[in-house]
Amino acid sequence: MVRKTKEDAEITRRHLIDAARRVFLECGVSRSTLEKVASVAGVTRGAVYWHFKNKTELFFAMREQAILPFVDRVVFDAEDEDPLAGIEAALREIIQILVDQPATRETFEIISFKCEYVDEFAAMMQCTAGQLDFLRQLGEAYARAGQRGVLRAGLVPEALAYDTFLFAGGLIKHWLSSAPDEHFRGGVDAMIRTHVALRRA
Amino acid sequence: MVRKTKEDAEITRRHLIDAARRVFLECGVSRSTLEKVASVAGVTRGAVYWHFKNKTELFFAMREQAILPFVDRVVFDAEDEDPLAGIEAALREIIQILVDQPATRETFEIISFKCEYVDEFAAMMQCTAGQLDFLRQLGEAYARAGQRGVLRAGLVPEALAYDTFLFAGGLIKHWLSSAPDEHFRGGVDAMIRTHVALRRA
DNA sequence: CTATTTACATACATCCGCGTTTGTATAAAC
DNA sequence: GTTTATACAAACGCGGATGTATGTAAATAG
Repeated sequence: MVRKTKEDAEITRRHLIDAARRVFLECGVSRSTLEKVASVAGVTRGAVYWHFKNKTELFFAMREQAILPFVDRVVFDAEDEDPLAGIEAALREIIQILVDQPATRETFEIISFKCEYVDEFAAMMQCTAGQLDFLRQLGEAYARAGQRGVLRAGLVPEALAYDTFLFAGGLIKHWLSSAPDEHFRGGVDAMIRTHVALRRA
Repeated sequence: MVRKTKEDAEITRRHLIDAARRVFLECGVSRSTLEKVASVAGVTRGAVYWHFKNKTELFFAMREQAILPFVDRVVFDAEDEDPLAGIEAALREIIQILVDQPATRETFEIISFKCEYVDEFAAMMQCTAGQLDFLRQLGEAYARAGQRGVLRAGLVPEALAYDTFLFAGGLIKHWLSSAPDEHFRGGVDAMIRTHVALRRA
């Protein structure tokens, strides 16, 4: 019994991506072998090469799935009467995604720490469209905050946006690299509050 | 003529570390072969294995050299009458080190983007003693700023320190990944000023 | 019901990088 | 002036990962 139905094949494909995530996380992308991925998925390398051209394509297939939750869940409401609260909520939501979506969290950990940005992966170093969009939305939210008068005087929305952007990136990175029971994770909420409070009038 | 004098050997060792940095930066640590490193250094793999146990040891030898400039140049003056200005200066100094010490900059780029944190490299994920020290010094500087009354009211030094710590990390990372002529690099000074200004009374 | 395609498993050939070993000319020790 | 240790170069053997080629049983198309 080798040949499977179309749905079975799709399941195999997902199993392969799941297995790849596990192996990448443990061994790093470079040291991960397609043999390991296949065996974790309960198949052979033949299945891998059937569904994907090579390890690179498998990696990007895995990566794509992790981006979706963010565009869905991290949104800014332009009608919000307190844009700063919206920013604060967005920051908390980012961390929350990492909390309740282990696959996304693991993929981010791989992208952040278990992958070398050379050759085929070099392009990943630049900000993604999603990141740039997040940066832009931060700027717009800060601009609205300024108009509504909840912002401290004399602050440039763009500079604030970048500051928060870097803060968010650092937050994610340190949250990922910290142990679940570590002191850092408990303090995240307070850090987010402090960060936003600094901007309030 | 094979056997060299002790000084010659030391020169070879440095050449190897320089070559390793170049190759690591171009190929990533995993894809870097000791053959490439050796040939760039103008020697053979024999020389590499004479001076270093393996690629890992060569990597850490390279890494160690990049940490020194920071402990030397990023200092906080406890007697400073404006600790916030001291923090601002420290942040600027960090970027300045990257500007005028290409080797340090390249090593940081390798550590940030061209290296997978698994197995022997997994320990690197945690904050180094130097980083923790930087974090601590930030906290103390903010505490002094509070005592001198230059800090905004109601701010906790520790939270501020962490915010600045994440900011600095993000700043370095984005500075490294940005092109020399990119808009981002020109805006760094303003971003540092904004970041610190947010905390001023 | 037959033909063909699918979804893999299996087998094969190749190359690459690593660690080790051996060789060797010279510097340093005595 | 020997002897020994040094600082490499050159050669060896090895496993491991990759990509491809082939085999094959079942699903699907006609």
